[in-house]
Amino acid sequence: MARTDRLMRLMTALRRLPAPVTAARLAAETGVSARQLYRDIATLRAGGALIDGEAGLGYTLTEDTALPPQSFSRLEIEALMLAQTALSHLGDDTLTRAGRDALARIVATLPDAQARAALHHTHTAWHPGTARAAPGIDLDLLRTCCWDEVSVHITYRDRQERVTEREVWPLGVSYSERTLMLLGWCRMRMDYRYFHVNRIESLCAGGSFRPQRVPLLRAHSTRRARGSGT
Amino acid sequence: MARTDRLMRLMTALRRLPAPVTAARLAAETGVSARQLYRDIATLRAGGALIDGEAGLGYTLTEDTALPPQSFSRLEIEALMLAQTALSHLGDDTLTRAGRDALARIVATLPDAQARAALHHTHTAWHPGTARAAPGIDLDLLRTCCWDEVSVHITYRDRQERVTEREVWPLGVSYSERTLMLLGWCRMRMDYRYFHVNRIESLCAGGSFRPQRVPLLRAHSTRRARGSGT
DNA sequence: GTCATCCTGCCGTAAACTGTCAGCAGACCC
DNA sequence: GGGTCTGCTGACAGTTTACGGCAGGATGAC
Repeated sequence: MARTDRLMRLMTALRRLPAPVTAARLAAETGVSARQLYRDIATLRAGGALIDGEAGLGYTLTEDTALPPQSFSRLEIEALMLAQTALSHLGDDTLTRAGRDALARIVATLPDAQARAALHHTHTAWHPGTARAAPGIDLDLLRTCCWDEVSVHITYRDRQERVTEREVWPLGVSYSERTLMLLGWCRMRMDYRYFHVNRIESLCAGGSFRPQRVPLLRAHSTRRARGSGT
Repeated sequence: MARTDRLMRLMTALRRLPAPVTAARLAAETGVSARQLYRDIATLRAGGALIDGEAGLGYTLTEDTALPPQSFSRLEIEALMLAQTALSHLGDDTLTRAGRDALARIVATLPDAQARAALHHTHTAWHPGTARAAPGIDLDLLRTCCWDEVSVHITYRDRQERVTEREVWPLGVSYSERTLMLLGWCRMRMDYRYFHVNRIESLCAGGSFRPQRVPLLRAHSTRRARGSGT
């Protein structure tokens, strides 16, 4: 596994050398051609490293997401968050507090961007219930859109069986009693809406949006006392 | 980079599955042939992983206890375990698997004794429900006894209001619908019993016991296919 | 505009990876 | 001891992947 080792050395070089570093320099450092270095950079980025590359300047490693001995994927964080929410409905205060502390410690070790996202997008509410019909759409895609702050275009059939097409800024998925609910800002109604996931007939990702544009989200989710966002 | 990802999943599987794990099982888990699995194991060993392979048994991963920068208390682990169990009842397989993997990674960083206990005593079953009356006994003490494999002496009032004193080897607490249940091996009845925690009038810790002495526990918890079990 | 740099696509070669087949050795049960 | 399950290794062939070289486009600083 010379490749893995080289990627490690590349990360080390990015940390060690003063930013920005040119690709040629990094290629010489890791003993590889420039073309391959671009591929290696792409590999690291795919693995979650936040490497900023600017034309005319070079590469800058902005976050250290490489290997905290415990690194969790976004999906894993989300799973733990939701699990904790479920736990909090148990009534065992001691366990609830313990779980909350443990989770806080996990979130604390995340790189900033990830941590912020985890805090922003934990609208995965929980309501006790049992079995539930499997949704017809790609739930992973929906979750990804929540994470990436990307709007979704949905075909929705409401309770009166009227079918509409909507653009929604998704904020989170709510696991309620017998159905999954999507909480989002509906651009058609210009208001917050809950959508029954089972009533979403089709789903596709749209462009990105800024959650700051959704007025109540920040106050609701992070409870910051600041006046201006971020 | 399918290979690196597969090696990661192999590590996760080694942490998650109860030791020892056969190569065939790991091969199925990582979606690879048995021969290749042996090669992957060799790769992990070359990378420093301490994987013990015994003929006729399977593989056992002994974690490097040198670096737990994330240390969790027993209570926190238990909370996360229970939370994960609750999560698994949601029906979202992707999230469930993610939570399971994250939890396996957390457990992996624990010192050996703690990790073993965590794996053995995760009988904290979950059944959906809502509010519940607070128990009259020290729930923390009960949980501690489960962790430490210490027997408990209880004064129990059964459904016919008969009061008995029992020695119980506690295996776990089950959070069921409206009451807490203690699953344990009752030395008086020489059998597994569920005890309503609300019906336990007093509780004190006794001596230690070996869970191996409880015949069905291992078969139940590890689900071995060997002849004598189940 | 010029330059430096990031970034991507294509192609041919070499290396690495993987599955199949075969065999040996140790642990456990009867 | 025999039978069975399992870890472990070697050899071979097919496939995939990594890699370097080249060309070209895009972006920002000067």
